[in-house]
Order: sequence, then structure tokens, then C-alpha cells
Amino acid sequence: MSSMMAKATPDSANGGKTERSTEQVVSHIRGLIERRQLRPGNRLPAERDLAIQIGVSRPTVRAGLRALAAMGVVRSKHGSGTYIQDGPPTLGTEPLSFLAALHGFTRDEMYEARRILEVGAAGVAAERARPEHMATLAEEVANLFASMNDPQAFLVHDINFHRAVAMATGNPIVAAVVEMISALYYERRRQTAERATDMNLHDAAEMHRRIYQAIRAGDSDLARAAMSEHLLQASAHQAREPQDRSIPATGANGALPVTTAAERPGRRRQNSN
Amino acid sequence: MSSMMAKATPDSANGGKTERSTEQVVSHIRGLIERRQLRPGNRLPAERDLAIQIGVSRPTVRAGLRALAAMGVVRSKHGSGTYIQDGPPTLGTEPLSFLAALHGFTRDEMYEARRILEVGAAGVAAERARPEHMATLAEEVANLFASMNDPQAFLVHDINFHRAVAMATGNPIVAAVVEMISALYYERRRQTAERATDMNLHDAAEMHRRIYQAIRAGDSDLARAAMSEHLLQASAHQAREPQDRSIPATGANGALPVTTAAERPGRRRQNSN
DNA sequence: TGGATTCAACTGGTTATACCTCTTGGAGAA
DNA sequence: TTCTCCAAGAGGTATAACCAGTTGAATCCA
Repeated sequence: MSSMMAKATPDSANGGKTERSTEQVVSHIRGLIERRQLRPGNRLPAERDLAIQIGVSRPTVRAGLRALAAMGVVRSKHGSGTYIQDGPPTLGTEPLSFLAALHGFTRDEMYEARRILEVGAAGVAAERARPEHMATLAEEVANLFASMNDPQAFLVHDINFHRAVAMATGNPIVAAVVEMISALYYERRRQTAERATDMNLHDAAEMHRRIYQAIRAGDSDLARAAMSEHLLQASAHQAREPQDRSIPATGANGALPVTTAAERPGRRRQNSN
Repeated sequence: MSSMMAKATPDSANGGKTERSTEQVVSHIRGLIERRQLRPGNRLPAERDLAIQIGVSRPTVRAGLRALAAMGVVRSKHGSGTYIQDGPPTLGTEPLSFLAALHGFTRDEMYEARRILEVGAAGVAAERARPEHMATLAEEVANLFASMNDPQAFLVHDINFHRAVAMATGNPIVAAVVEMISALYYERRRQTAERATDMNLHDAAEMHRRIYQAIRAGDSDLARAAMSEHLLQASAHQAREPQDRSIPATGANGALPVTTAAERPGRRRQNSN
């Protein structure tokens, strides 16, 4: 990779090493973004036009756009165009999901990661949350108490509450990371959520209420303590549930849509290796 | 991004459309990974073979592999094959970098995110760090003091120290997230590192030493406090440096120096900076 | 006129094919 | 045995054609 090559390539304006064509595409788009010529929600030029502008073929452009889509930077809409992702800053959730599948992250590790991150987030939220954040938090606490008979709905509001805490920090990086890890949590938890007992759910709802009150009171230390206790307790509760160690078969979904049954499509063949 | 699967289902109100061919490829690979038929370091079947196995064309296979590569799941080596990423669990750094470019994350937000995350990590590290972690931490502290006349080298050891703290938690998720955010920090910081004064570097080295000692002593609270103070101080120091904030034009590649050998993509697209 | 419909020209999605470069390992020469 | 060389096989790119949704303007009908 590091040997100098004297070969003549169509790309000479770029100093140094010949950049792979696909990476030219990514760099080109990145340049447009950095120069503020592309903003969230904007539509990119058509693939055929991009190919001409950049000087590569359309499949290469598509490869670059595919990579950007996998990173969550753009979003292609068939028949319409390719758009810069808008909405709140969000990291894709598949990468972490794949990482979990590859390295076999344990449930404890996941809860601990959440605790390390969200305890700090709760502390900052308590110092900084604004009225609209308080309202969202309060609403989700109410939703939690209202859905104690529906574990799946409870889970969604659980996620929503923690997302709201992250949002309340006002820090988009923290929000994005919390979102990413929460998606992993959701992905696993929704399979076994039915096993949660009513008492577990009541305790959990109560803990959320305490976190909310601490944030509302602006008590950073108390918010941290409550969040820490909540996550430790939730982890302990799940440790007592029957454990079916299966990794969710479907990709992640950061949008946390309503319940969606995942099903495997029939696969053709499997690798001989 | 969201990829619910549904083969011939004629769609519903939900976003669950018919799975695109490209996503079949991703699902296929994911299935192989989940069934442990593909492990880190393994080589995937050739693209042409995968195309036959999955029942799509080769460009489609390539599109799927491109997406997986962008997520850091696989790594293609020209002329050799495509391999499942090995080494320690790592999230790609481009997504966060793009997110920063798109939404204009501020330096303060970045430091705060690090503080929220790494303060908790330091606390856990103090409770759990093993001898080899201690050794790495001690070594990097020494390196920091030894490179106070070389801001770029100092920056590298700075990153290494924080990475070592994350590793000392024993939690791969935490390590991956810290790594991701550190990469963003490195990407920005290396452009302005030269402006740091000697006094700043000495203070920083001293703070790292205190963090190390707290971890070594197993004092979780002290480790947290020291880490928090360190990051607050570093943020304040940088706030006093001249600010030529522009988004790094070339960065994006996670070429954060890694001392653990293994792999080292020789990408270099260095402009006149 | 007004509104619903139709349809043509976009858009991205997929396939097929050919050729290139790079890697790798074995055949054959020294 | 060791080195050199090269061919098979891998990924990378280009071209061309076609498929399939989207969109909006032209059209048609009330």
C-alpha cells in the first residue's frame, strides 16, 4: 500500500497517491457537505450527473452512495433522488449491531455501557434541561405507568424516556451515542420483554419517575444516582429472566417504529466455507 | 437504513417494503455471521460465488459488501479477497465525522461528550483495571512527559492514554464508543495541536498522571473527579487558543494511530496542511 | 373552469459483460 | 534448494441496457 507508483492514472490533480474511484465519490460528497453546498434534506445530483461531474462511471458513483447510505449520511428514494439525511443527528445502528453479532457482546456489557454513558447524561440533563425536555420526560413517565400491562409498549416508552434524557443534555453527540446503544438494547429486549413481571415494570416505572424528579429538581447528583440505580436494577432483573441467547436476525432500526414482527426470508444456499 | 425483512409481503402501512436485492446480500452475510459460519478474520466467498449463492448479480453483491465495508464489518483487499474485520471491536469513525460536518458539532460539545463518557469509564476502570492495563497506562503517562516538546506526538499519546482507560473497563462497547469519539477529537486536534503551549502540555501530562494514579489506587471517585477535571481543563485551554474552526477537509478516514500493529491502511491524502 | 386522470421524463435499482489491476502461490529455471 | 516468473483468481471499474418507482405537467372529462 505504501509503495510509490508511477503509473499514469486519470486522477492527477490530487496530490500523492491515487485515490480509489469509489473514495473519490465519498470525498466529493464530503466536500460538498463541508462547503455547505449540501445541507440536510437537500437532494443530491442524479447519479448519472454525479458520474459526469466526478469523472467516474455510474456503478462507481452508486458504490460511493451506498457507502454513504450505510453510514447514514444520505438516503436514497427510488424514483425520486438521493437526499442528505435530515432530522436530528443520528448514527446508524447497524454497525453496533454487527459488532455485537461478531464479538458476542453480553447483556451485562450492554447495561454497563449504558450506565457509564447515561449516568453522566442524566447529570448534565439535570443541570441543563429546558421546559420542553421536562414535558417530554413527564409524558414518558406517565406513558410508562399507563402501559404496565403491555410490555412491548412499556419498552418503547422506556426507550423514549432515555432518549429524552439524552436530548435534555442538549448535546447532539451524546444523544446520537445514546440512541445507538439504545437501539441495540431495544433490538434485544423486545424479544424477551414479555417475560418481565408486572412488579419489574412497576419498579422500573417508579425508577424512571425518580430520575425525572431529580432532573426536574436540577439535582445532578441525585439524577446520576437514580439513573445508576435504575440501570443496575434493570440489569439484575433481566439476569433472573430465562436467557435465550440468540442474536436478533434482523437489522437494527433506529426509528423505533411500532411493533414489527421480524421474519427470515428463505435463503438460497449457505456458504461452503 | 431500516431494514425489516419481508419477502413477498406486499407491504403494509409500516416502512417494511419488499427487501431490496442489496439488502439480501447484507442479510445473507449477517446470517452467516450470526450462525458463526463467518468469524473475524475469515475470508468471504468470492464476489462471483456470493452472487450465485444469493441469486443476485455481482454488482449487487458488491453494493452490499460496500455497505458492510462502510460499517466496518468487512474489509476488501484487492486481489486477495474480502475478509471479516478482525482485531478489537471498533466502530467506524467516518459516520461521526460526517455527522459533525453536517451538523456542525462544536468543540465544547465534543469535550462534553467525552467527559460524560470517559468520566464513567475512568470510574469503572479504577474498579476493574488489570495489571496489563496499568502497565499501558503508566507507559503512556511516561510517553506524555517525554513528548512535551512535540505536540503531535503528545497528541498521539494523549489519545492512547484515553484509549487505554477505555480498554481498562474491560467493556468492548465502551471501548468502541470512546474510540469513535476520540477519533473525532484527534481529527480536529491534530490541526491545531502546534498551538498548545508548553505549560498546557505539562498540565495535561500531570492530569493524566493523576488519573492513572487514581485508577491504580482503585479509587473510583477520585478517578472520576480527575478525569472530569482534566477534560474541563483541556476544553478551557483550547478555548483560549485561536480558533480557525473549519471542518477538516481530508480527515474522515479513521487513521488514528494504533500501536497494536495488526492493520494499518496506508491511506494518506494529506493536503498542504 | 376545475378537478381528476394519464403518461412521459425523470429518478434510483438491477443485470450482464468485459476488461483492468493486484495478490498469491506454484511451476520451472538457476 | 532458492529464486524468478507468470497464470489463475480475487477485487475494481467501465459500459450499456433495462426495470421500477416518482413526479409533475399535459390532458381529458365533468
